Amino acid sequence: MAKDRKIDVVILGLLSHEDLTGYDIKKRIDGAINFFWKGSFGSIYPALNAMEEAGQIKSYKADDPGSRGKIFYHITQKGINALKQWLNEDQASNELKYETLLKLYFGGVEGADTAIRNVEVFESNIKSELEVLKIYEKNLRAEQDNEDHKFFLLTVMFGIETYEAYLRWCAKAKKILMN
Amino acid sequence: MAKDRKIDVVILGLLSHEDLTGYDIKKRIDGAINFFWKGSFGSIYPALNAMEEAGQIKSYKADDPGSRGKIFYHITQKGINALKQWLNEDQASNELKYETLLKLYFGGVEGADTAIRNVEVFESNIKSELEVLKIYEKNLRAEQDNEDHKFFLLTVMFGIETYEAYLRWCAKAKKILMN
DNA sequence: TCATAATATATCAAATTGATATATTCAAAA
DNA sequence: TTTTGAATATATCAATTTGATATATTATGA
Repeated sequence: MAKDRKIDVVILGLLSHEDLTGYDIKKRIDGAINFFWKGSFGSIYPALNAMEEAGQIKSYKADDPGSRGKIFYHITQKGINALKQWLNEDQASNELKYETLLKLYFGGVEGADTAIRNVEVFESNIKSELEVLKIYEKNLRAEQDNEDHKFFLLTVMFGIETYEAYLRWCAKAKKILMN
Repeated sequence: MAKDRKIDVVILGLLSHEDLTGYDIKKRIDGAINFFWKGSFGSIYPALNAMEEAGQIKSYKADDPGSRGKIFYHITQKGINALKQWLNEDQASNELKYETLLKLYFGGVEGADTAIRNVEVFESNIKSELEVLKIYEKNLRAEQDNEDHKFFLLTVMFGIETYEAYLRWCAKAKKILMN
């Protein structure tokens, strides 16, 4: 068997703050949590059906006119319990796949120039993503009122700390590759 | 369609250094590249068959007695070309899933104590993995003779740089969570 | 001799991705 | 006013990957 559906806890976590549609959930995932987690419609919609079947969430149709078949989901007590249980488990997987490092590891096949190019591509992407994270950070430090503000800020701080480490490494790597 | 089989380039990269069996490939993946890439038998064996079909690798049976049905794979020119082409493409995916950050992001549901516990679990795991990386680094700095030594060292340096950033963040996070 | 760990290949259900299909609503340009 | 394109919204599919399990052989050590 494959591992448990991890998308479930993402959905439960988001629904613990507000009722959302599947499309809303996708947008939330693509927003502030995008740099440490991803999710696709192909996993979200089937999970929503399975979780409603399991009684962790409850669907309802939007009744305001002109909202087509919009389906909102609300978390149940059972869902809240499942979310809390997961939060209290020590196990956490943290699966990382850096294609950039894979290219560097096998860099000997092509040589230093190609490797430098790959480091530069990575560096350029990280620089622009770091700017986005710094804007998030600024906004979070401004609105201290939000109850969950502290938790959101911590994840953004994680991103900034690691992205800055990436950039330091890029500089070192280029230096070594240029001899 | 799902994205291209990424396991292919891992296999090609490893076979560009030496002929290996599927089992050997799994051991290599579980070794020095484990902290930035993973792979399972369930993806390796089917990929080996598909790649031989595509002419990128060539299998042969070990003929020494007592080696059971051991099947070695050798990279072909076609395989080397595919590997080089991939190395020269700017696109690189770097997919990260930090369950630890997910728990922290939704930490408001349980509160600071649980969040601190989750940070501590992460911190403890990273500390022991960092020690392993430092041993790798020490070994790599000793054997300067290996042609690919520089490329291997760069990936390990990446690991050390980021893991140390993780630990700095853990300290900050615990401080913030304790108020 | 016997047990068990390591080696070795293979397959499967479940989870996930990335793409595609379909349809509606909204905003802006023609 | 119409139309065109972007955003919204749900759903499904093939391909990839994981993690587990099945099966069998060889090596090691008690």
